[in-house]
Amino acid sequence: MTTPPELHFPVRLVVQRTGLSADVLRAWERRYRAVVPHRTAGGQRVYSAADIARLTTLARLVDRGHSIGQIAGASDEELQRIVERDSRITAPLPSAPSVATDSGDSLIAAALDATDRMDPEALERLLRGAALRMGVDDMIEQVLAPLLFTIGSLWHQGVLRPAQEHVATAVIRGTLGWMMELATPSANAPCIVVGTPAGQMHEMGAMIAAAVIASQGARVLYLGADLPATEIADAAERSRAIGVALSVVYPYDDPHLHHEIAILRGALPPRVHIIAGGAAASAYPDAWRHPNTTLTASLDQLRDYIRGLPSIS
Amino acid sequence: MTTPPELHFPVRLVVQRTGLSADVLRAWERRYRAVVPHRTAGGQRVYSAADIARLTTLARLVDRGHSIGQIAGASDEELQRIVERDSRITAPLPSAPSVATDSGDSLIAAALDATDRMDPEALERLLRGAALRMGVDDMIEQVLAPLLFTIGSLWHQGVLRPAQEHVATAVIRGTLGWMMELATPSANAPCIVVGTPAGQMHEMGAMIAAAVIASQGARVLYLGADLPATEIADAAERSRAIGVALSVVYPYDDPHLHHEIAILRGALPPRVHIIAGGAAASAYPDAWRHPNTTLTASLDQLRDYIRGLPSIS
DNA sequence: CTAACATTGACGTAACATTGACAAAATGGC
DNA sequence: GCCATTTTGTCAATGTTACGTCAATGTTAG
Repeated sequence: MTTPPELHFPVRLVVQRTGLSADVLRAWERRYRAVVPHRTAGGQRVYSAADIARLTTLARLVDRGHSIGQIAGASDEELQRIVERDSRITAPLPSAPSVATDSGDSLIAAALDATDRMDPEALERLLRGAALRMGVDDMIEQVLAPLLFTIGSLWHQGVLRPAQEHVATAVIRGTLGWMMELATPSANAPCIVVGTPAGQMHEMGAMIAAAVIASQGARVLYLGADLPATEIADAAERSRAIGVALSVVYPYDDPHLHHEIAILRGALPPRVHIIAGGAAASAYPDAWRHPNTTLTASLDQLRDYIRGLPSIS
Repeated sequence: MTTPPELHFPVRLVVQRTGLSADVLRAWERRYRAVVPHRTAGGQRVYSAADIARLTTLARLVDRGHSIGQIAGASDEELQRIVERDSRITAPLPSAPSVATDSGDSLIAAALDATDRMDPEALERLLRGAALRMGVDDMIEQVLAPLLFTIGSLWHQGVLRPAQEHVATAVIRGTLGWMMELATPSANAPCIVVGTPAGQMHEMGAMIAAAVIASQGARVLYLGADLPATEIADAAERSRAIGVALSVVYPYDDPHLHHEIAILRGALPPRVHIIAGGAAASAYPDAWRHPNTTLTASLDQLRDYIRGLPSIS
């Protein structure tokens, strides 16, 4: 690419971005020369963009079970080959083993505080930092989902003002989009359509599902909320999707939903999976009684289901 | 690029525009020659608009974790590249930039094609590339706004399927958020609240306004759609905003809107500006007949108005 | 004359580097 | 399955660097 030295990144940025601790960074350099950053006149490390890319790849591979000693010496091309070789269904993002102590509650409290102060920047920093530190999956499960729930109930109780709820929602929506970008869709990854069926106006559940699915390495075609079955089916066909994920949050008693799902099931090829989830999904047990149609009761189940899909045929 | 050509800015203006202290300004100049302003006959510093732009960029990067010593020497283009590359996570996959279309109509055509093919990645690449190449302002005006309009009318005509419109909307929304991040200023830039009043459900106009305003260097508190006047006022107070920008797109005849605006005007301090815009805003001429309340008929006008605001007082 | 600005030199602190060591986990031979 | 060995993340102690801030003193602008 470019030979002119575009070296710019201090350690703290590399830490923030790779999810690796500064100690690990130095250890990998000292013991395996995984990367050899330049130094300032004073001796401080200055990483290049290529260094960060390499470290990110290494971190992901280590996360997936490779040992750093084995892969640290590999060339960039070799690394790329390794990544592609064992990414039939890809594994999650770089993530340090999330420390149980700092997880969850304190972060949620801080997020609620930022929401209360109407400080979108702080909230965004918090959420993105958490995602990088504990991994997208854990972050969604332990922070984002409970946070959304809490915001929702505080809003119903009138403790949170509508404007605060709006700001928080906008930030969370942006963060979810960012997390979907984070996931690198491998070249020929399977595609999954995500959205909510007609009548379902709540979008957040679908966005969360999209992020979870993307973090598993699948390509996601995100449709948003409130689409008729024929539209969803058409989108799935055009994108040659192998699955359709539907979020059903509210209401619990839409008489049309069964019909919508039946139409969708009929319009889709039998091989295309339908995966339902969301708070209200279990209120429609009959809707999911079709071949190749599944109700997932938790994000964990959703993730497992996605992992179990045959990659490509 | 429409910057006032050769204006001279004294230190105190630079301080409040960049959020950097005078000490830092001088230190950066002395130690790294980050900028080298002209001097008056007596030796006092006189900064150019370009100097301020450069300092703002540097401040933003430092705010994000870069070391001033490493980036202070970079050329303007190099800085821009860092900002750009910095915004997306450094992913290992290079992915060729491919389509190098010229500005304007061909871009819109390509975007519509991507929408038709339901290829969100391509659409996103197109839009972001355009923003980087032609600048956020021009891109919004020449590509995004007409594109949204076209998509809207194609959708009404039934040429575009709802699913396609949804996908395009999701991508455009994400791109607008990304552009706002690109521009996010640091520190104590003036804050402007953006949203739509109660009854106005269309969010896109507000997002466009938010991006335009952010690209002028203001901080934006984005509230989203459909908020009562009291909420907007409260948000403005908490964030100590100097202005409130409202998008009014549809409907053209909401009897409550006048009242809402009157309430908002009454609840806000007189010094806080109200700036209205959007396709339907001119349908409510009386609503904007208040002191310090303005109707802008185009994005250009909006931009000019924002530029004319007193930074901080 | 006063407030704002310039210059020089210095200081304090948070972030970073280095070395050495330790313990948990993985590995491997039996 | 058990024990020896290697691997690897983390930490503590100690020294260094980067950089924002400040004080003292002189100068300019209005």
